[in-house]
Amino acid sequence: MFSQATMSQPRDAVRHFPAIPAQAPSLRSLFGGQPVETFESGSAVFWEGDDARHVFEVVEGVLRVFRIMSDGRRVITGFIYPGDLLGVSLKDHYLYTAEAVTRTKIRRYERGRFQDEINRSPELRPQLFARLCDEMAAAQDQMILLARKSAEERVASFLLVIARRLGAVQAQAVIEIPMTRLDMADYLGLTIETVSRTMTRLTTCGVIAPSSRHAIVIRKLGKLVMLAGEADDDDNRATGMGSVQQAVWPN
Amino acid sequence: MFSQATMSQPRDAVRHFPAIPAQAPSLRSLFGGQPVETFESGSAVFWEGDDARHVFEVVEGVLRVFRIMSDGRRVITGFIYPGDLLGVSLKDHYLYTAEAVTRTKIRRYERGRFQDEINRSPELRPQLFARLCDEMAAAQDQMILLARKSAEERVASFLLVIARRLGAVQAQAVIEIPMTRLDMADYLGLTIETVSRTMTRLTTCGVIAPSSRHAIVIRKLGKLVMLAGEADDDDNRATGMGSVQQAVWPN
DNA sequence: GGTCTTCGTTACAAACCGTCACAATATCGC
DNA sequence: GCGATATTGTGACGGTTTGTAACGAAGACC
Repeated sequence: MFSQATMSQPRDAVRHFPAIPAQAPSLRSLFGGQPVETFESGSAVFWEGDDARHVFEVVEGVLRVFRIMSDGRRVITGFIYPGDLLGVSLKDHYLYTAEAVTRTKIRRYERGRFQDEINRSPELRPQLFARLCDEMAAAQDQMILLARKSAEERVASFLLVIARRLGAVQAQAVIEIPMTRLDMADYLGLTIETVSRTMTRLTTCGVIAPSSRHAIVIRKLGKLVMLAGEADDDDNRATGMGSVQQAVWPN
Repeated sequence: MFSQATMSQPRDAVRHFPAIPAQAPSLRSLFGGQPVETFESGSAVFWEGDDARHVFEVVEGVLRVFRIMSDGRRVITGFIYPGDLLGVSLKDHYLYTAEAVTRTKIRRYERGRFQDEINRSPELRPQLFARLCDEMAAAQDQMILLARKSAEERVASFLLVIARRLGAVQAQAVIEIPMTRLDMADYLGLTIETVSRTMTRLTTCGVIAPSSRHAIVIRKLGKLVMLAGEADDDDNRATGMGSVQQAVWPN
């Protein structure tokens, strides 16, 4: 819960307050003093059902957050990128598993202390709320994707979100896709074959071009935005970032 | 955002602190002083894109919260029941439309004042966090439903969630379904015909029995839980309620 | 360098759900 | 009460996605 800022715009709260000196409290500085831990690709930071003892900040690498249905079906609810928080939950057990997609470096903070800090600090609270807000917005976007978008729209949307996440929304930029096709499928509610076929079709149409196994180039950004559906909305967000209020929950 | 406690368990935060006297601050008492407004069935409380000026508490009735894709496809992201909050967002514009399914009574609170109250009150903050947490959990359940569940599993899950929402999870209870088949379809990522056919099939199997157009009786609860998939999880939650920490974000 | 394993691609048949059509029923207004 | 309208139910058909399988490519390991 409140784990991933599930691939919204890069919205590091700090950048909204450029005038504030560096020593102002921020979520980033909160974790700054903690030691960095490394997780190898494929290893879990925690499992669904574990006691929720810590909150994490991702320093480097990418994680997948997922749940497994009783019959084995896996649903990835989000991917976590550097700067995102993980495990910010009010539940006493994690509701999902978090697993490293690539080699990942994180800092952890004991949950009780984290809550104390948030409670004490009028600067940190709005930052945390903004994170949760972005995460909720991302969850809604995902619901729209899963409820009504076609396979092609889903893949196109995914590539766009990834590109924005990397700050590389202009055409011809190389987009790293660290996750496997199976990860993408379980995130997009498709099968691995459908993902593969759709990527191939996008390549055939000249919209994207494979760069390596885990990277592509966006050749026709406009067309990709069109194929993603939700054209207006995505188009706006392609340029700038979201519209998080800055003076909200002030102080 | 943070609008709906999208049909989780009935989790009025007050009930977790039975020892605390009635005058303790609570989200409910916060809205208590506000006048009640009535919205007729089909009318909108606010529209996607409106300036987000108010936060609402639903007193009576049911609302649907939805977004419309550029080509007209509608996705309902949640239904709002009495006791739920609506419009608790950090964005300066509402990201979705909220519309009355039935005649609905609400209280509204000016956004800035609401934020001030939350910020000032160490009692209210954990309550609001708990709501957001439940909403996020509901969003994840919905992602699982949309990503991997079959039509039958979706309808069965929906009926169960509705039943829990009404506190009527035992068999033979009459479950009111105020929304139309189209609402259900747009919430479950299906078409109206599929919803209709699936309801008919559940009736034929003796799992449910129609009571009226907008109400059913659950005849075989166990079988309905099985058909909903996610058997373990749902089974647990069928009995009790969630596991929101009580002493979290204390004070 | 060679072998093994994992991952990705492609083809074909099958299933599920959506689309279209129309009938039946409920709801609302007069 | 009665008709008009909206909502719901049911069928036949078709399309998109899935499932199964085989093949090819990339990386791991010795």
